[in-house]
Amino acid sequence: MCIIKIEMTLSEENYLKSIFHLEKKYARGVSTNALAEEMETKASSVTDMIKKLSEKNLVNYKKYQGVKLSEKGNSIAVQIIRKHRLWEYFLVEKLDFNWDEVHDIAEQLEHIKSDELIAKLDKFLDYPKRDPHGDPIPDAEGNFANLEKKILAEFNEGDQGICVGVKDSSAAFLQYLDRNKIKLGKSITILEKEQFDGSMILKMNNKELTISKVAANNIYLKPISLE
Amino acid sequence: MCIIKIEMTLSEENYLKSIFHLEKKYARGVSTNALAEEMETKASSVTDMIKKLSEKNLVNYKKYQGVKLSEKGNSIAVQIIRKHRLWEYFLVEKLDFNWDEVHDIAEQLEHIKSDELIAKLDKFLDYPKRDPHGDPIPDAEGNFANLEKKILAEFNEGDQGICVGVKDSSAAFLQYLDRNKIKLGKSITILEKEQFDGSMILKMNNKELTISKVAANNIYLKPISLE
DNA sequence: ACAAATTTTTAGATTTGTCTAAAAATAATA
DNA sequence: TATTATTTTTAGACAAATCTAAAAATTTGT
Repeated sequence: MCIIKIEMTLSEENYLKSIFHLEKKYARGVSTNALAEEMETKASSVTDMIKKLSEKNLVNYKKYQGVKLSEKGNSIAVQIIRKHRLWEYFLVEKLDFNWDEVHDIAEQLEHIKSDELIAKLDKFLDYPKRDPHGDPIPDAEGNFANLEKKILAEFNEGDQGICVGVKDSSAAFLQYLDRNKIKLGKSITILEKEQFDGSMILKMNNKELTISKVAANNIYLKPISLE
Repeated sequence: MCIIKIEMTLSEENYLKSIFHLEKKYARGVSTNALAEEMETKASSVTDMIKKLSEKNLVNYKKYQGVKLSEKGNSIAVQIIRKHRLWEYFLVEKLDFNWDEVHDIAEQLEHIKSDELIAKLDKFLDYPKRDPHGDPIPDAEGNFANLEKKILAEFNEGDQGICVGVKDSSAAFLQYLDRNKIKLGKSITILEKEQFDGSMILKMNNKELTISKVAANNIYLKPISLE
């Protein structure tokens, strides 16, 4: 357990967060170019920053081999993600923002430094487990609740589930979901699955709704066993 | 009315805010040294920054003559103060912080950039008029409500008033007030005023309480006319 | 009003995070 | 495997915000 507080600049925090997210895709090390693209900067800048993070022992780095977060770096990244998602929840549930509007503001709020603030915010919000896009909010110790979810496109005809999250959090997709009245918590039954293009006919709110494979690939459901 | 958004760095915003506060004390121009002390930096750094702000037309500056905020600079400073005080109110009223704990966190939150956020926060808090220290919160147009208040030390025996604010917002003083149960909204009657040292005997909560002149010089009351 | 003290500004250096351009290492391909 | 293409790193430069030390302007005191 790490009690020592490390001084982190805004830029360092953003790098750790990006590495955290990219590690899911590149488990054996995040490449300089991938990071540069994610951070919208140049590869040379990434190399510089990685060296700095490496000297602070926040990442493991060998030249030309990509980076991985160290244990310390991982736990800092998780705390930033915790802050981001708690603030998103606050913005939607308390301030009445739409779920497609909160990302940029949370991106700023996640860098506010105060453990007490986050502890009290968490309590005020009554310890939410998921952010407005269905992503899990890690607890103060950095543990993610293990929330069962499966991509809608992988369900079969007759299956049923509850909408618990989205994979794509872009404003365009979230607004598409709004227009089609798809919200977290909604119960969905798969009526038909078109083999030709992967589109699906769903039952939701006692109405039928057709969605494309692209959309179905970006919605998470928690399966309901029908017995 | 200024609609154009100006890109402001964190440092620039802090300078504008400090100049705003010092202008009350130095109405004919804030000196480089005074600003350096307030900002905890060196005079030479202040000169550099003032030049930058001057080029952006946020302050009026002539060499060796001190600075004043321009209209534009003033309105930006007021918006930062609005944000600071709204966040302080949020921290105390919603997150349950004490009034001596909120300054540093609000100092960070005041720099979050989003007009929509502040509008929604203001609404969520139900448009508060004063922050937890009794200081007025300017509205979205930058207008301060004209709230009547007088320093407690200037009251006379027999006068009565309601505690509406403090001049010194240091944690030490605020905790002293907490220990003596002095809170905003409390009704206070001046029983005796000691000529020798300026200390006062007050009636509050139907109890008597003696406070020093130093303390009385840092408490604001709204006078109640007794008819 | 003139010398001394103070304040303010300039000049040059430093740190952080970024950039471009070129060199070095690695990966891909014929 | 030799050559080409790609990726990554180095080297050197730049802007922002700060600093120290020294010069310039202003204010003060007699």
